[in-house]
Amino acid sequence: MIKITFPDGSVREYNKGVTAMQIAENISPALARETLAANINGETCDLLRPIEQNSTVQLYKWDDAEGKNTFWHSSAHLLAEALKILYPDVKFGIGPAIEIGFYYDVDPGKNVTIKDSDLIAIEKEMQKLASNKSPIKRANISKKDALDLFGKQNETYKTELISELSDGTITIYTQGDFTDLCRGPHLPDTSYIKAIKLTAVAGAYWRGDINRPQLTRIYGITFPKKKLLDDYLSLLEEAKKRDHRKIGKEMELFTFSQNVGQGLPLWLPKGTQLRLKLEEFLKKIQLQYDYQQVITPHIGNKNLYVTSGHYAKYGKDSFRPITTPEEGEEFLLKPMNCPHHCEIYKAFPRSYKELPLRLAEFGTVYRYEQSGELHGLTRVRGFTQDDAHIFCTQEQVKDEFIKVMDIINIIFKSLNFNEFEVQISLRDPENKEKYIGSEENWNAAEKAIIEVCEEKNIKAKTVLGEAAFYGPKLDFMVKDALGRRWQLGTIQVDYNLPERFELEYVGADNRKHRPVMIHRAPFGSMERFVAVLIEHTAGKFPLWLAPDQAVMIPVSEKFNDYAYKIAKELKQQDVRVVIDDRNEKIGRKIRDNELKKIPYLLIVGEKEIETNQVAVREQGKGGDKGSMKIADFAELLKKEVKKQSIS
RNA sequence: GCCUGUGUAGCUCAGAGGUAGAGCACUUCCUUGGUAAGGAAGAGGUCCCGAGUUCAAGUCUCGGCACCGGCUCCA
Repeated sequence: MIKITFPDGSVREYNKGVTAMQIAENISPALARETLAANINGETCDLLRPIEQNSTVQLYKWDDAEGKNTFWHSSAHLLAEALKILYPDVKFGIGPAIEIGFYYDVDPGKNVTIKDSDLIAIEKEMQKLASNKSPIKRANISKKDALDLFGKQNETYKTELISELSDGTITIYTQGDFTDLCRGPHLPDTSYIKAIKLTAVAGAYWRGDINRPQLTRIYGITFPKKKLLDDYLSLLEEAKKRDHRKIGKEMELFTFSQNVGQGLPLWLPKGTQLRLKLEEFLKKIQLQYDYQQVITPHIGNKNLYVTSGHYAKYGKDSFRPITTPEEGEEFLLKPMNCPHHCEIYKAFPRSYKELPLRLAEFGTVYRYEQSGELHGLTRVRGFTQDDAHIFCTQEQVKDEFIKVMDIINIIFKSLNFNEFEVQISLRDPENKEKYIGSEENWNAAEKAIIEVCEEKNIKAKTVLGEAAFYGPKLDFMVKDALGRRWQLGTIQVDYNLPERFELEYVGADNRKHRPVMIHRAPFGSMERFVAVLIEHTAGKFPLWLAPDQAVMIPVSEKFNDYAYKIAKELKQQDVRVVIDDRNEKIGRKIRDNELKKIPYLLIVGEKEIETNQVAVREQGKGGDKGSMKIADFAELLKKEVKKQSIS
């Protein structure tokens, strides 16, 4: 007999060799039906793995991440099994579970392509195979046998993977006639998979390497119940309605034009209104934190970027230099603001008494992003960073860093961005040649960031290889409607550009010292921030940001004049109001999504004219605030705005 | 840049080698006082661009551009 300890601390005895499946059955048949995988002594395992000694066991169901992960991993195998039947020459890459669903990378064979339209047939085959209830069996196998097995099937991608594994650690899983190299764990059999949806095909480079063959990646998602799939699909539909590209068009916030160029957004009046409000908001905060605004030109001499190192790093893949009538003279559209700000620093001899020197600019920059990377407002070729560079002494770094984090906190809080992730982006230790600057500088910078995060008790994920080429970063990531992560705020500690630009200050010791530079952008870029803001609010902006704060509806034509008179008064009181005077179509325009996103609805009719008032409703909240004087309404808005925008 | 897919009215989309379609929106008229009301009439198109095949191309072929979903990239 062996002792099995459960997460709640209870202990039960079982025969040696018992499986997690049997344990679940022993507890309750209902539990056994729902259990998908198990944690045995800290390792996630198949339910059918025999347990030979005293162990701690936790059972995973659909609601556990590990349960879903196992479920989707087995689904990827099911997809592979189906592909093998439908495309006999198929070769397999890898097929993992992902955050939502799974994919499999495959090489469908010479002159064969798998298209969107083929997915339904593959789904059907998967359905059929799932209902076969094939057991999914695990086996240990020697490296030699594994190479033989997959070599015989000409699975060149698999043999490449195997050759990198060490002997004795290799396991394979078999279901029906299909065997795959895999660490597991997996479901006991295929019948658990009840609802299947293949969502997309895409190209993906083998092992993420652009120089290697491009495989076909098939994405899918599966569920243990049909209803869960339906729920998921309707959730997706809802998410699509929040797409900032769709709302941006509906609300007339921004647009693109082929004539202007790919990835170059045109801000429409209402979008500009919104953006300017955000900029004012940040400027106000920055004023409190002793920032100084500066303005620099949109181009800079090529030499500026040779000095900064940007030219060597990105010159080839940028917008081409601008030439002038002067022989050999070249300018670049500015891809970042730091070099310009370095030159401002250098304009005068600096004393330690001036530090920290905080230079801020809403700086518009241009980067030639690959065409396939462009995405609405989140990834564009011309955008405005809410940039600032802080020049300070080594001793001030931590303090300044914390102050920047405070600013980001204020912003995220004011806008209800509660679900963000913090990421420490460091060098890739394998590829140090990708970065400029000395080992000591990098170590100092990385240490500073890590220490601040520890001190401020911030749960940050450390990611290697995500640093900027001149320094490590602390990035604030937020998800969009479809769960894609976007970097918004960023703070970067930089010891390198000050060196390249030979920045100096005179210390209290009357000697020259090198300042440290902190790059920071709390919004990241106005474009991306507005995009994510749109998706978070679904276009229902807080009152202080809303391009239109109130829509006024005269109930019939004879009240139009009154409405316009009142609107004029309201505008004088800084209330952004639009009039919908198509009286006879009253209920019609109100239905428009665009109008529904305006926070307040004002109605004027006979009663209001008599009393010189407006009837006020709060949209979406069903709140009828009754009639009030115009001045009172303006006052109410002002109070609300103040409440919402803190600072 | 690479791999699917898409491009038709302001919007959402159907259609298809021989006269260009629907719903919503828009204009006019009738009906209608308060968070998606009904009726009648009307206006609105370079079917993304270019070339080719054809008696005939919006439809087929090729090339380009843009957009979508991914990959790679992201100072």
